[in-house]
Amino acid sequence: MPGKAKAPTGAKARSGNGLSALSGDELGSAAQRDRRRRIIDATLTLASKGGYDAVQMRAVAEKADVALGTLYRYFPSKIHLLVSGLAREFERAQEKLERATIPGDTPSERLMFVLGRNTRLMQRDPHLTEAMVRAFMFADTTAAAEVEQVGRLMENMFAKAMGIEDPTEADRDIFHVVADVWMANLVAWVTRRASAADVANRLELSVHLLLDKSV
Amino acid sequence: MPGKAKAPTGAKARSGNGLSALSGDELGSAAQRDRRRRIIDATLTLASKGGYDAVQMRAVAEKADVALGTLYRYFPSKIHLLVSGLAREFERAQEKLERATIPGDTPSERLMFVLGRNTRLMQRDPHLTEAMVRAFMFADTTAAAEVEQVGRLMENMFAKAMGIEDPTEADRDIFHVVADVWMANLVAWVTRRASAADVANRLELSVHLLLDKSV
DNA sequence: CGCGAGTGTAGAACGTGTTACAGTTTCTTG
DNA sequence: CAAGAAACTGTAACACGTTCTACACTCGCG
Repeated sequence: MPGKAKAPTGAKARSGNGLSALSGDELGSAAQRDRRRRIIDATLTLASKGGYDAVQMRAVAEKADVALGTLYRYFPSKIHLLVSGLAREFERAQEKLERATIPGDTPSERLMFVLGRNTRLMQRDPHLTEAMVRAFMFADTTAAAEVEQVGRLMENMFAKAMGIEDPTEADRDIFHVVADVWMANLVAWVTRRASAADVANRLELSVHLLLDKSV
Repeated sequence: MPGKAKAPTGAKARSGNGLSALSGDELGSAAQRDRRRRIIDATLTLASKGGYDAVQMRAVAEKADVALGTLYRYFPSKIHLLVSGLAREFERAQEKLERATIPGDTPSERLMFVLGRNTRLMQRDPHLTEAMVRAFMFADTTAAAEVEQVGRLMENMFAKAMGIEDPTEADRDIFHVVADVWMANLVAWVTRRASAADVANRLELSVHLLLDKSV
């Protein structure tokens, strides 16, 4: 496993917005942010069309209108690329959620609502989901940071859904389990080992058991 | 995604052992069974030494002393190969378990024992675990059968651990969730996003919540 | 015994992720 | 604005999974 490839570090200190590194987005010049956006756009477009295999680095570079070497400077591997794409999708989904009120009488009902909604959203674009979810699961240590970012996004999403301000360690542990179950079910769905109904049932069961203990 | 590659179908009707296709093992002549064994041995040896990346098809073929084409006739892809390797490891672990009495006063305690034991077992060979677990998660539809076989092995293991003769649908659903959580935690451990202690804690928590409901 | 189908072998060839590099453009800084 | 650094570009090269081809071996059966 050879070489490196750092993210562009052109501008030293940007006109500081206080936020540290929310998603690796607010780094670099406008042109760089735009390149990054184009790259992820191209990635998601290709993924949506043909799944994991269709996301070919040369194709991404061409569609994003950057050189192959530049692509690798921004994203050191195909995995980084796709996991970052997943992160962006989750960010967007989260933004949408912020603007809506989540129905449900209990926290677990609201969590189920959010899970169901996002699951259906992803199932509407099977190829894209296949590409992102498989990359997420296949990620190696070099992409651990990106994977963890996605993990945090899921945590936040769950916390918001359940109306929890700042989760305790115990809360986070449960979120973690829910996230694991969710992702595992998406993997099973993506590989056609589970139907959409299976996924819904298993999520329902898991959330119920994990949150509505003494029933 | 081109070509095929069927498993060898040399001998027409084997001297029938009633069992249908327990693990794809009892097919073919003695020489063929031996080739298959050698191939998986080579795979696990290489995986143990250098993980997923070290399992290179040419290397496997050479170490197993078969031609590359033959390797592909037996296992149509690297993923099939590694997932089959995982299946064999689980079969062996299961056999060992059969011969020991599982300690624990409650079903959930016994399940935890089995989970913990196997987790530690796998953690003793990080490279091997990395190779098998990542392949398992990355598997595409073409390897769904192999993945499901591993799923069944886990189900059986859990059922045996808990002393359940033939699991109900509800039992299986729970096993499925436990398996998902287990694998997800192994993935996290393999990519160094979770420590061994993290894994143990999360398994404990999950099993507790999933099985010891009204506490 | 000799044929034919199925299996195995060796090795070339191809595709795609990744790296390397030489030259050009763009930024930063004094 | 000039010099140097950093970022980009285009392109070749390399590695490894996978496929293909041509030939050899084996074994059951007529």
